[in-house]
Amino acid sequence: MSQARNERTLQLLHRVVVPLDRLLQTSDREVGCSAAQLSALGVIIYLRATTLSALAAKERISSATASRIVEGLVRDGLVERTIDPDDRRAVCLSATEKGRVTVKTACDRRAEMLGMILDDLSEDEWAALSVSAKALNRIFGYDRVVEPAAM
Amino acid sequence: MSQARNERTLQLLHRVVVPLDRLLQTSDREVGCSAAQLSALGVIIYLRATTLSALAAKERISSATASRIVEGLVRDGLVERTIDPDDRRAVCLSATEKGRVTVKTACDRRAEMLGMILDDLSEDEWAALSVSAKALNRIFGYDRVVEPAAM
DNA sequence: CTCATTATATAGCATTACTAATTATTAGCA
DNA sequence: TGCTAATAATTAGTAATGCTATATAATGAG
Repeated sequence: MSQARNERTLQLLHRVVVPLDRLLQTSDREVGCSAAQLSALGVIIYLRATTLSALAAKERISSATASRIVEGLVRDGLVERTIDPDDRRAVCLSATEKGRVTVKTACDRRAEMLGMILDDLSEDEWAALSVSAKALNRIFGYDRVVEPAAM
Repeated sequence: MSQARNERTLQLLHRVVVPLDRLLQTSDREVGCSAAQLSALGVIIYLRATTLSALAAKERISSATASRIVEGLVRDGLVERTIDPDDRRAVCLSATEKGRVTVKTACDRRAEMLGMILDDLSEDEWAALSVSAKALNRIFGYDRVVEPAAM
């Protein structure tokens, strides 16, 4: 019954993903951190991804790509990469203090940027966006996350 | 008053943009068209971007990047690029029939992919997502668009 | 007619995505 | 034990996309 409505919603939704992504990439660049790096850092911090495989799985990227993104994060001092003593094939990933600060800064900047773009939303639209954002966070496993503000 | 609620919504929203983008990139790859190409093609078709400058502006990318994306679209036979006789510096961009079919296919595949991921949304969440998607389309200028289904 | 502006294209750089191949380590099993 | 398969990560090679800076060509202003 509401199948057709949902179909239309999906068509409307997918169309705004790329513009949103580009907007956030611009924001991230100002913070000196790419969108991919920031996302990975977020997964390491909020989703407790401690190994490269876990990061790759949660980010839906290949382990090769994950490896290179982590390489950049380590180079920039945002992540520490140590060998797991229990399984010397694996690495232990953990965010540095600088990494945590960077994520916090980048998230705030992203929110600010989004806020500017979404300035003329109505009350109803904000309410709908709140429900939608929560649902999407649940879908992507971000529903059990410590908030950035509470870091 | 609802400032704090909006702030939290923004934090939740920005976090799902990258995962959504990656999901759609996977979908697009199956259709043989990158997300950037598909987005550009959509802007050419739906937002009537007829020049490179217009495309770059609407996509919020540099004209250099727009030029290269169009180069790929032309190479793949999805877009025709001709010189504007009235201003021989400018190009006229128009989608080919193949381009229109590709966009249609890719959009359907994207919607399908999104639909799978969003399978367990509640009725209320679908309703909220519908309102949100419409609002975001308006924000990004997609509110006066002929629907893909009506192409 | 000259000079600044505009529209695109090109070159060079970094990042990010992929697959395939490599290295190192661990685990299974005879 | 000792060989082999599986697993974790990295490296190499390719392609696309983003940028800035620069070049080329055409237009417009004076």
